Amino acid sequence: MDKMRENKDLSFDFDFLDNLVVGIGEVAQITSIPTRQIRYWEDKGIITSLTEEEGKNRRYDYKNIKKMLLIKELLDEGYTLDASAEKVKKRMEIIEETLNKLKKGSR
Amino acid sequence: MDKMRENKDLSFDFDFLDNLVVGIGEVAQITSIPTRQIRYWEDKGIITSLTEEEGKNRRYDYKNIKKMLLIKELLDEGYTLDASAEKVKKRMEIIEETLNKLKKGSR
DNA sequence: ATCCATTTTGTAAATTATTTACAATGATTG
DNA sequence: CAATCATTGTAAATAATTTACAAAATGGAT
Repeated sequence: MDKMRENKDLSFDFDFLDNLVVGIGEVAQITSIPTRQIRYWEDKGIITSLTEEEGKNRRYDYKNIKKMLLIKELLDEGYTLDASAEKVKKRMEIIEETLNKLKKGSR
Repeated sequence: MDKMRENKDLSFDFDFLDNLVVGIGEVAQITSIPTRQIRYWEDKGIITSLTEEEGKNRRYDYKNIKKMLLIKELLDEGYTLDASAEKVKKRMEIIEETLNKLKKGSR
């Protein structure tokens, strides 16, 4: 197995991140943000989940998990929730751009 | 926001993958492998989950999800389950090596 | 075809985890 | 202190998972 294969497998595993969905419990585990807080942020419209129907369990994609992590950082720095959310918007745009570039590059 | 930041954020988001844990339902959704089949593979010892205690829900890390995807490919190619598992071992070693390299590189 | 091991799939009962909604508790600022 | 913001608590209902036992497919060997 050579560098080419290794590269294909891992070097930015975009395909993987693109298909990723994670439940709220695991997001809490990953981010150390309590489920209760995640739901609150979602109620406020700061993040969005991929819930198929009312009552079904929430699913979060890479983008939103990333967003939570960034917001958490800013909160720790002392920003308010709204200010953090606003600040994160710009970085999210860049992240999305990058993801789209990689998406195109991978086919 | 510049290329440096973009790079830091995304270009192989190793930190993210390193902390990732996913429940069996979402793994099924991601990989298109039925939960029942995932449990069977685990019973056989082909994959492993990070279950804290008996009875608690299974959690899978990036490595094992990756493994399932590789095994699934080989099954589709006609290999038996055991043969697939054996064949995947080698590629998993490479993946782990790469992850370890990135781990060291990221600190 | 039959046997045999492998692999997948089904299901029920018990358990774990999540949802929703209502509310209470801190924290911060004017 | 009042008022808004942000977090946290909780109970009842629902969704999802676990475990264990079992039944089908599948495929190869004799």
